[in-house]
Amino acid sequence: MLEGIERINEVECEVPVGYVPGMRVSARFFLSEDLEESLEEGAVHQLANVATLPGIVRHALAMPDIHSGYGFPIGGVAAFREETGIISPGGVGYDINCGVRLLATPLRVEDLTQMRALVEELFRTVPTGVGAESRMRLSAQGLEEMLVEGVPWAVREGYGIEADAVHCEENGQMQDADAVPVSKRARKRGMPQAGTLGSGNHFLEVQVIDKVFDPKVAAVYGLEEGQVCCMIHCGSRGLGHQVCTDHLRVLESATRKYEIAIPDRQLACAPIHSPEGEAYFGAMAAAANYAWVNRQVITHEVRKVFSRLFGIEYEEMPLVYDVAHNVAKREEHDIDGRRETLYVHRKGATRAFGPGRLEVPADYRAVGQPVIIPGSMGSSSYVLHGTDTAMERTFGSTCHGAGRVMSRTKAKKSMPGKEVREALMERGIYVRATSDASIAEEAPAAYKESDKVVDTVTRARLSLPVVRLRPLGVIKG
DNA sequence: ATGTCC
Repeated sequence: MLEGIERINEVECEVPVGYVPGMRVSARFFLSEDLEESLEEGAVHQLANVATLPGIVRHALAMPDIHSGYGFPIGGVAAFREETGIISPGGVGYDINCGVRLLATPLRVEDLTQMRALVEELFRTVPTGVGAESRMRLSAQGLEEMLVEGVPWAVREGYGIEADAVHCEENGQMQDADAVPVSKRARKRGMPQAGTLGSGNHFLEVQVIDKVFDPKVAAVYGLEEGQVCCMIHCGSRGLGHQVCTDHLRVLESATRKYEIAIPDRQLACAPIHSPEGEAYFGAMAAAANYAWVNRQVITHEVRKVFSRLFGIEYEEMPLVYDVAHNVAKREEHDIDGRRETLYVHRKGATRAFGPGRLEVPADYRAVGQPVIIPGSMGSSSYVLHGTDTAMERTFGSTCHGAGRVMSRTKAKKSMPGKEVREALMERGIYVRATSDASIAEEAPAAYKESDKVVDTVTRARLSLPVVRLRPLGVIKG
């Protein structure tokens, strides 16, 4: 383990107060010993920096997929008291409400006899890649409504069914969303992009459930071995990026105005109920709604493709659940026996609320919320369920995915995309991307093994495995 | 992640 950091147990480490000057609390991260070699000192330093921020509760936390990000580490979780705390774009990330959803199908793996045709049809239907534009015609008024209302708006407009909204975190509708602080430029970028996949690690995958860890919970989620599912991983595209850029600039001066001492200018922040803090929070919530609608519109198109190719009904592809990876939320948590309102930043981390919480949809409430962990290209994804331990230890949070260990540039240099694509083909995985270069950037070797990340959160009981999904066909930007 | 530099 890095110097100055103490291993508490086989899955958890502590960064003591004093590791960097000004820490108000210690930092803790979850990491098994076999992942230690992938730990970046810079990411730990960033985590310790987060512990210096005003109003932070308990610890600055990180999940086993921790790596360096803008200001806060990716894989980080930090909760702040409403009265004394701050809100920070660095704690959310540029891709506001990057997230992932899982659609069930009534198909069995043996029904997929023409994988190539299915993937090509999905690739033709879902706009993919940097700058991809939607066929959807959205008015300025429509965008405004979407930003405020989220998934229920999309359902009203015919892009889904009512059950879809219920199976999204926050019902696909952040209550604090405010379109006013979403700039004209952000809206202009967002207007043509609703219902587009984007690029990088974003994907649309056809998968099969190849392992069931917990049959009882799997049945509650409507999942069983051999079942074909569809996973969608994307975010708020140019609109969320622009919201982050716009408000970072405002919050950089707000940090000085409110005399908040920060060890890194990338931790720009403002008091939660300052005008600047509320403007960012409202705009961030609106961008989160945009991302949920983005995944909803893609879902609509995917259902239509499956209907055409397999003759199944729209309602036969229920949304299992939709989770956010990059968002800050107002939540109630029990702190030292008292119910407190906290602003929980999750950046590359997933909410993992346990059994009984009212935020978990009624049909899943007894077993906790589904946690969807996408694998890197060609590797398995997982569904886990939230736990009481997560509520007690991590403000109801767990990991978000595999975590990059090689830069895009390095990945492109070390392996040709064509070879990566052919190697996946030999393993029975058909990949369709805008270019072979984008396949190289996302090669399995560029990522931490998601199995080990899931193993750490399982041993720490921050979430527990329900099913594993193996990719069959992949669409990438 | 991102009209991968307004």
